[in-house]
Order: sequence, then structure tokens, then C-alpha cells
Amino acid sequence: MARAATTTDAFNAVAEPRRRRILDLLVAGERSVNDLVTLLGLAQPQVSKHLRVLREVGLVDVRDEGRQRMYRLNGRQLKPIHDWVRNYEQSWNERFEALDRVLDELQERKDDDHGNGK
Amino acid sequence: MARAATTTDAFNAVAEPRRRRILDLLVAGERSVNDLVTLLGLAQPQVSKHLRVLREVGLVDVRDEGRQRMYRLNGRQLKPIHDWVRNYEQSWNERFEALDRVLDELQERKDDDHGNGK
DNA sequence: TTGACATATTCCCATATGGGTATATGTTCT
DNA sequence: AGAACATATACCCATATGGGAATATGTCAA
Repeated sequence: MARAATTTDAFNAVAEPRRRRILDLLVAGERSVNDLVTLLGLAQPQVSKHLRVLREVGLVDVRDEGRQRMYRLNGRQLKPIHDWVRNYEQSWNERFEALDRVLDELQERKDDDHGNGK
Repeated sequence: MARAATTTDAFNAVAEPRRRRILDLLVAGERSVNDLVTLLGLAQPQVSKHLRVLREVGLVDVRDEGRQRMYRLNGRQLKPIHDWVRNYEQSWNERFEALDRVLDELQERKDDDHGNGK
């Protein structure tokens, strides 16, 4: 097997930074493809392709507006990511970092023992 | 260019579900590779490879313990993900979903107009 | 209808992936 | 030293990627 498709889920879709930038722009409101092309400074086909991925995982919705297509955010699909990463929120807090330091110190002490011949 | 390497950042590293499962296990505390192999039900080489990716993006740290290698979580690298996704937290709230419904309704109304000939 | 505009799709390509299997490296025990 | 154990690496392979360029599809205007 190879790497999972980008359209597998939000985790994979959002791993690509340009797609995150697109979502960041859409958070402010609807945008046409051309708007996004200009704002992102990317080629139009690539923007369309990124939007397709985002559509396929349900991160954006489309609306036809004349000859334009208005894209808008659908944040619900980001909730699984939020829920998952939330469980680690405490792990970058001071208390946990202190534990890390203790473990590091123990490790160093053991290394020293080896050097000193125990 | 191809897809960004899995070792590019936490976003890419964590897109793979098995790597997330590894982190989920490490949240409870240090684990040896063999522990992880058993708990995950994966082949040892694949686990080592996943751990390597996690190491390269700094999501885990290693400690030598005799012939074993104890891996432990380093949650700090998950903070960027948390920070990014936090900006969307409101987007799956009721108020925003209500707005979505309004937009959908407007869209449908317009479609109907087309159908009725307007 | 024809043409301009907006967006999507197709094709080609270099690249990294993740699994499987075999093997290398390193450590402990006898 | 040699065996057993723990972990990492190397190799092969099918697969999807994202960019670039060209082109298809769809819509409005004259």
C-alpha cells in the first residue's frame, strides 16, 4: 500500500499547507475561485484541484453564482482533528514539561554512571 | 513536486492513523517498541518506521533502557495543530450552522426560480 | 452563433509513501 | 565467543501526489 489518499479524511486533506491557507481565507466568508487564485498567488488549476480535495472530504461547500462558483467553509469536518488534538493539550503545559526534564535528568545521570564505571 | 514528506511537520506526520494511535498509546506513558508492537498488532519494522517519522518531527523522544528503547510523547509539536484548528472551533457551533442553513435555503430558492422559469 | 470569461479536468512526471521480507546493529546472558 | 533478544535499516513495489501546461466544460454578452 502507499500513502493514504489526501481525500481520505480531514487529517490528510489538511496536511497540505495551501489547503490550510484556502480554509483560512474561507473562514472570513464565501469566495470565488478567482478570488482565491488572486489571494493565494497560485495558478488557477492548482487552486481548483485543492478545492476538489477539500470538497471531497466535505471541508468546503460550493454554490453556483452565474459563471462563478462560490466556495464556503464547512468547519464540521475539522472537529475530529480538534477533538483528537485536544487530548494532548495538557502535554505542552509546564507540569508535563517539568516531568520531561526529570526524565531527561535521570537519563543523563545514568549515562554518567556508565562513564564513571558505576 | 510531489506530496510533502511525512517528516515535514506534525500535520503530515499525524495524517497517518497508525502514527496517531502510537501517540495515543504514549500519552499514558513511556513504552518500549515491543510494547507498541503488541498493543498495535503491527509488524515490528513498520512500528519502527512510524516511530522514526514521529522522532524526526519531534513528536516523540527516545531513551535507551538496556536493549530496549523507551519512547515517550513530546506533545509540544502538536501545539501548532491545536492553534490552527482552534480558529475554526466556532464554525461547527449552532450559530454558524444556522447561517449555513440560511445559505442553503437561498440557494434552493434560486434553483426553484430557475425551474419555474422566473 | 461567436467570443470572452470562469472553472474544472486531463496528461505527464518526479517523488515519497507504507507494507513485506530479509538483514544489520546493538545489548544481555551463559 | 556465541546465542537470544530488541530494534533499526535496506530493498522492492504499487500507488497517489502536486505542479505545469493544455484543453474541456459551462455561462454570459453582443
